[in-house]
Amino acid sequence: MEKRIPDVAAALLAAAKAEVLAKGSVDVSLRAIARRVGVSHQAPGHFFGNRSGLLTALAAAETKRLGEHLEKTEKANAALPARERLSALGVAYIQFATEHRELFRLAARGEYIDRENADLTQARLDTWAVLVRAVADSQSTGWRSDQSLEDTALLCWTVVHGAAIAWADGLLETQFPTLSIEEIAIKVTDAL
Amino acid sequence: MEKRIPDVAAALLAAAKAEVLAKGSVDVSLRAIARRVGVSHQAPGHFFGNRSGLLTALAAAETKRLGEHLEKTEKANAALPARERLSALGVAYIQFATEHRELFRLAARGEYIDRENADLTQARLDTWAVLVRAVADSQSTGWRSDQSLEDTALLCWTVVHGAAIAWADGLLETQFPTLSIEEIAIKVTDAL
DNA sequence: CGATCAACTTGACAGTGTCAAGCAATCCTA
DNA sequence: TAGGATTGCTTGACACTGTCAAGTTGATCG
Repeated sequence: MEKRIPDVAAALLAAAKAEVLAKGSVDVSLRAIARRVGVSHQAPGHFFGNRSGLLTALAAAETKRLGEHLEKTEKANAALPARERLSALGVAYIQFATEHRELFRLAARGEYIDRENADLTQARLDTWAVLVRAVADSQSTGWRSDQSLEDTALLCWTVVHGAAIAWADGLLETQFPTLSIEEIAIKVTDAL
Repeated sequence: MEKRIPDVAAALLAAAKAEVLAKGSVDVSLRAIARRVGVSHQAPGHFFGNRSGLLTALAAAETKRLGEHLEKTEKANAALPARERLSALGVAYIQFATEHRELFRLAARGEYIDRENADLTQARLDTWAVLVRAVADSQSTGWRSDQSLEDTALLCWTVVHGAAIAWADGLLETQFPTLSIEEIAIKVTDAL
């Protein structure tokens, strides 16, 4: 039962997540998080250096979770034709955002977090790789095969991420007050 | 030379903008803004109610500026065929984001600002209207005319906005460290 | 002339992130 | 087995923050 990572750090991370969800905003205080765990006000500082350190760790964890969610979706749809699988992947991406709105915003945004952080970068690249693989599969069946893999992946990701973050930021409500995010997800992924 | 809006309020707004640009972050303090103008620490509170009030006003102003930028682009390209004009519009949108990175993020983000604000909503709808008009023009030449105007506009906007905000949030750097935003803008707008 | 109102200021307060120092337990080394 | 270093925190202090409440000062107006 040895613990390499002290469990207080893990508890703080969990508390940070809970606090973000409870407050519905990324603007949470380290002291409130510490209070939630029942440790001193400086405990977060001790483990994560500073505010940005904690939020970056949380963002990395959520990005990783997104990547795993996408991989699971891929596996579950292994039997589907490549292009349908790709559509489902886009929907899954948007679904993740809708289920964890504030956490997705935190992970997607540059604000407050350290963009150079190695864990976060790795998590992003891993997530990205899932998409690229799916696009490659689709291209091998002829879809958009006149364009480069990178360009096509960029386009797919831009569309899907754009819809997800626009919804999370409340931008779609202004122009499409009647449309649900599920409908938008399908519209957008199909349109390609 | 009568002034309906006291010039201190305008000065505060300008100072807020300057402060965001100087700090490279939306996380600016009201007191720092007041100091910049040389008024009391509570002057921003007096005119804008609270922090969110000031930032919302700034976001609305920037959104309006974006709309005007797009309209100017449309006028400048009036001679072009509709589809080229639409592409140029997308590039102009992204260009605006790159020229005022932090301000664009502020305007695009829901964070810190009051989403219900009437000025902001109006500015967003006006900006949106420019895009819809351009898409309608393109559709009237047969482009994507099998789909509804709304759906097509949604797709265009999602792609362009997605690329802009992803760049502004530093997400593209992770996957495309070598690609400039101008190249991405062209790739993305052309891909449709 | 007196009241009202707008345009601020002043003061206070609870809360914040972070620096610096402390402290107790555990581990390494000699 | 003694003693120094390291780990895992806590405690205290500080400058700074947004916001509430209560002034103040000058113009407007009946």
